[in-house]
Amino acid sequence: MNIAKVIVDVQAKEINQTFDYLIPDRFKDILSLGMRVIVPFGPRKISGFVVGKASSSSFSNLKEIVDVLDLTPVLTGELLQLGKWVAEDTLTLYITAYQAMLPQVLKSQYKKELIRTEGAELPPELEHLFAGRDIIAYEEFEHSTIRYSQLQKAIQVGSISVNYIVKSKITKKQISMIRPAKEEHLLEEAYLEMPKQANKQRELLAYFIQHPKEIEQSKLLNLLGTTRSTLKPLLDKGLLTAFKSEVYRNPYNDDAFEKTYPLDLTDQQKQAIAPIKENIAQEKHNVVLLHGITGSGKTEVYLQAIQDVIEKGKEAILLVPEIALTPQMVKRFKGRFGANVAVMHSALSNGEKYDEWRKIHRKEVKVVVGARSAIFAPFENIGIIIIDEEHETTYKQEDQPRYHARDVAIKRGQYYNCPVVLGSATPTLESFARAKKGVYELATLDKRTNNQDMPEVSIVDMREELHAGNRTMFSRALKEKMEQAISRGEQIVLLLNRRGYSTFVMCRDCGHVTECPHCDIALTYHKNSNLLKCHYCSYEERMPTECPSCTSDLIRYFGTGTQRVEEALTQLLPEARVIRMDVDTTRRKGAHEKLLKQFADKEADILLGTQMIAKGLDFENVTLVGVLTADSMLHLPDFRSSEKTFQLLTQVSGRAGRHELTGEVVVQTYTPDHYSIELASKYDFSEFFKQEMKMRRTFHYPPYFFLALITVSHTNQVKVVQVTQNIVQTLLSQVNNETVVLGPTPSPITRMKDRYRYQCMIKYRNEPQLRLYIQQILEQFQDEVRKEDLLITVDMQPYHLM
DNA sequence: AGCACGCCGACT
DNA sequence: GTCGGCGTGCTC
Repeated sequence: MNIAKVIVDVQAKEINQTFDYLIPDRFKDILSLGMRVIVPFGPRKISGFVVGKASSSSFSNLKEIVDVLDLTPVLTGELLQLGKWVAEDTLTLYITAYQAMLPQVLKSQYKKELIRTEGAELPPELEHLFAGRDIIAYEEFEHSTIRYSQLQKAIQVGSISVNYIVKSKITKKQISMIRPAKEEHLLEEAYLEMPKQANKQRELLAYFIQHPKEIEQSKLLNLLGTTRSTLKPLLDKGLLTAFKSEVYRNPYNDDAFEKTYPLDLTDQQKQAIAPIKENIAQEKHNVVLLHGITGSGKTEVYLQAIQDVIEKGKEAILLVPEIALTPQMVKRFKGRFGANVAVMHSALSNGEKYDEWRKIHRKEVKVVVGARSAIFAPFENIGIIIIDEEHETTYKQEDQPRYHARDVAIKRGQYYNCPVVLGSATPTLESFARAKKGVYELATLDKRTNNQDMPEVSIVDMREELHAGNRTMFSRALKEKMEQAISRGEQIVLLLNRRGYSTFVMCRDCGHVTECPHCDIALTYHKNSNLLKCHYCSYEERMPTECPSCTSDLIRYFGTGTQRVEEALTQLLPEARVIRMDVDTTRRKGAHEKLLKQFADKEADILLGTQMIAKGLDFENVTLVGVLTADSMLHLPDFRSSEKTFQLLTQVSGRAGRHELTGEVVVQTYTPDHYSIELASKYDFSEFFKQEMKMRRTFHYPPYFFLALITVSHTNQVKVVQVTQNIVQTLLSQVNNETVVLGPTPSPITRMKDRYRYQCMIKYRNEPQLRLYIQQILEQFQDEVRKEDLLITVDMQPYHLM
């Protein structure tokens, strides 16, 4: 077994295969599958993953592995297998799938350097560039004005050579530590001999006489209220020593979490947890759909199931939509399982993510709570995988590899013979349909743990408001209820469902709308900078003072951004204190938590925000929830828009009246009769399921049909249409007659960054060879992809049809 | 993808 | 001659 099969770090279709390399003797004992290596590849050196070993190769004159980057494999055997499956299932490159399973910092970076041969004569320009050094970065040459042929010649005659290096950007955080350098009695001696005026130094010494242990420098200085200048002389005298110690960055201070203990389960919760516990006990894979209304205590079920798994010595993965949104969830998990929990989410720095990953890799934790990518946690003895808020679209990755965490979870669950729990108050139609068919097991929680009813929802028809002369964005009913709530000292959550609407600029005289010159989309007005920005490319321009088309000065911005709602709100209820939560106010790290804490501490009456406030928040004093524009999503070109509207309304309604106080919800809409709005107001999931399934069946959408979306883009519109047409034709000739192939259809945003985008949609039920057909199509256009900058992307089971 | 090599037209 | 642009083919 002296040959390694390596997936190399080259993102190209032609390279999407293993390459064989000799394992030199010095690595023979240490090299195992799943390690990263550096290998020569053509003239350069690149990194790769060892995915197999063999004792012979069909290639003669193999090259040797140059270096091994890991002491222990970063990918387990199971993860290697899983990555291969992910790549094939989502039609991505193997290397892309493997890299997606690891923290960013383990991705290699490449550099070139130029080395001058000792004693070699260089032409004056190059001599000047080297300026006496033996090695320079290649970029230095690139940034100079020296011609490439000059360098080429020098390389040819051998006076300069090129070195290709692979850099790993691992950064381990180091902190300064201080410890006593002498025995206690010597310290005491020094203490007595200390000059009179050296009070601070004496204090420091006294500390170490009492605590003869190492301590973090920053902690020490903080404790004694002094600075490095006091420490310095003691170090110089050799009484203390400083040294560096590697630490994990701990984004959550474990001590800060109040310990929580298992709560008594309600009868319903006991019933719901029973099948999960049984699967755990019998080490059986099964998918359990936990359909529990908001406030029904799903989290406690998760916690106790995980407790079971830990007691069996196994590990647990809990996925949450985006953990930064639910600090309350982290708090609960850290409170229950303490330092046994690793937390992974996008708000962590790369270094922090790496540290959390290493805790899992080194088996220092048993539980990981994280966003989508945490599904790849390198555990080797998984006992349960839980996906909370199963319906959330963030579980589908929107760039390559376009995997769905739910599918990966089930794959891993099968491997480890452990249950996968999907929890939601509003399951996806896909999951609920499977549960009804008996593919998944269904557990239901339809009572809230506090025995409160779900809050009353009233629907307000905004058309009638308009007819009654109310032109504001707040209906009379909502205004009145807000005033009442504030006068009672209760709090309000206002949801602005902004997707679909944004603040665009329109001329009132001629109707001209300012659009992005590179994309087919209206520019969005940003008030604080007075700029018009495109949300799809980086284009921006100043807000015009007159219409570019008819020079009228009646140019106004339309739509309802959170900023405008906030302004209108302060006009309507000047005494109300408002916290606004949107992308702008939460961009800074920790801003999210801070705003929520302010609200929890009752420093504001109203929390105004976009989608991000609909999920997982739990404030005892909130009794009124207002949805300003419930139907703004309904008109998007997306077959899931009704489902998403239903989910959002249900989720946000669940924010009210979670504790002692009863809550109520006001939903403002222009389409009060739409079934998703009407049924959400009655919390009638099963009727919604029935109606929506009917739609899906009629229009051949999931869960009745699977989808695949092929998007073609190029700067030349004719070319895009031609290629898409060609793809449609090719597929039509191959698929069976039940399969629907649509296209060429312009994408909802037909032009983006000056590229036209057309798509082909495939709706199929049973098409085992479909991935193969698409692979062949991709190969067929490979030349044009490379040479003419044609772009073809494939999304199996797409969530966004953009 | 990224690189080398080689061909060819253009220019000091 | 020499420079640089581009097309081609290879990577264990």
